[in-house]
Amino acid sequence: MTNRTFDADGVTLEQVREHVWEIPRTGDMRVPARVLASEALLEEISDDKTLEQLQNTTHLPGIANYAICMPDGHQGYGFPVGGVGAMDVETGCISPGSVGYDINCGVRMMRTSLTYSDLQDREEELVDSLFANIPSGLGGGGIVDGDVDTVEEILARGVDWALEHGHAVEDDLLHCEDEGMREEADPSKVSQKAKDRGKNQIGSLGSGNHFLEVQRVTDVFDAAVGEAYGLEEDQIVVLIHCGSRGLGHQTCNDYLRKIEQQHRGLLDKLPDKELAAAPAGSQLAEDYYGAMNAAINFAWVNRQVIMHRVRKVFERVFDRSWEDMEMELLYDVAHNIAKKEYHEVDVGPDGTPAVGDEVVGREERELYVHRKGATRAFPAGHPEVPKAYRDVGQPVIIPGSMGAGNYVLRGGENSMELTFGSTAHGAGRLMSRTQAKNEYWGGDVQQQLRDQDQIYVKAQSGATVAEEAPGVYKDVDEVVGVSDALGIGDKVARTFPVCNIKG
DNA sequence: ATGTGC
Repeated sequence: MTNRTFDADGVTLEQVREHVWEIPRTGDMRVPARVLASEALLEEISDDKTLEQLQNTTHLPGIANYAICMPDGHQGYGFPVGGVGAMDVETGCISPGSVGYDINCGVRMMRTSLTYSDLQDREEELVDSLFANIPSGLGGGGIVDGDVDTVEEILARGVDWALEHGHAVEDDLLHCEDEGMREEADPSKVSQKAKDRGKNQIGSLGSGNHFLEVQRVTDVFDAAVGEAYGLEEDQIVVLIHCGSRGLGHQTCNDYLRKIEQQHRGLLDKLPDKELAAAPAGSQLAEDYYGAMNAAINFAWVNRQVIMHRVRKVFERVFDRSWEDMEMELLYDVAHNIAKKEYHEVDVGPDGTPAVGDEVVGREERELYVHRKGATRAFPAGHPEVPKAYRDVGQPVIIPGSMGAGNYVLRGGENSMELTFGSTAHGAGRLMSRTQAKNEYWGGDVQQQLRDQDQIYVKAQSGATVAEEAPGVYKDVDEVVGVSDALGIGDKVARTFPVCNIKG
């Protein structure tokens, strides 16, 4: 039996098995590339430069096993959004473009004890109140009006800073990756310019695909895991999607420029200068890792401060205490990060990552796991899964479009073997922002969501609504179906929007 | 994503 193939523009993928497609090594590719997708999604993925970019990433030094594109993949800056690349910490590299401009863009979900009926006929009031109290849109203005010293502390301490300043409770830290603080953060490696941009953006959503959404749980697919996550049908939850704002953007930019200047030799060997990478062990690799971890802490504080403000908004609207409404953080996931983690990789005679004929065995290696538009999805039993969820696997939160709904998954049994413990991060764009604005008119999109689905959307800019219209996204059910079928992230629950605010 | 650019 011959395997099926898929011909895209300039590249042929071979099907390894259902939902697993491989671009074999040719030329200077260090490893093969894999796309995890149904044929329909692969068709969409092959529409833009995603596959070419994915192939390019296999040229990065020290990349292990294979470069991976998730079912929601689309083109990004150098490295595809929906991409995972794991590079050896001793012999590989770290690459800002493979983390993304929005360092620690991510999602958190907060539970409540409210049900959909508690909200009905209150939607307008709630969406207005959220919009009035949660800063959004481009530019400055956050919930906390900080100075550079505040930013320094946030960069070093993450959510611990929020706890000290009344924007968090102890329990919030226990339900966040790394308890909301990367120890390896080095605020001194974040530029003054980045800190200046961050100081008036503490607690702000930003623009683009960032949003805050009140949702109702429509389905619980796995009763036991649903119970462990505290989710049941008809329950109201709140989803917050945002990142590190101008601070992270500036940090990414700063290091891209430094790498271009200081590591020209490596850059000239790469097929795309947007993949600029600092060689493992170099001063710049260490500096970027310290700065990136600091920006990660900033983004966690950003989501934390927003979430805590949402509690206060609900208190005013429903005239009950947030504790009484059981507004507890379910989990916070980062989907634009690099992290040092240990994974089993194919190694050559010198013990470093290898492929093909050079492979002599499999060993645990420490890797910079780059997840850009990809979510960590560690399975049950993994020591890095917080205690509350260790028996069932870590929660994975997958936002769909504002008209389609969202998923909660749990890290699957096969994720460590197949994807360095990762799965998708969302529905994934189908078309560019420019194209979206030609196809849709914000006001019409808003009206339709309101009339057809009782979804209340409020935005700073109509253009943003057009850019984020449901039709510009892939089918989130299809994306999640692939994750579930591969056993990298299993379906637990589905939610549907009620109120949505955005930039 | 982004005080919407290389």
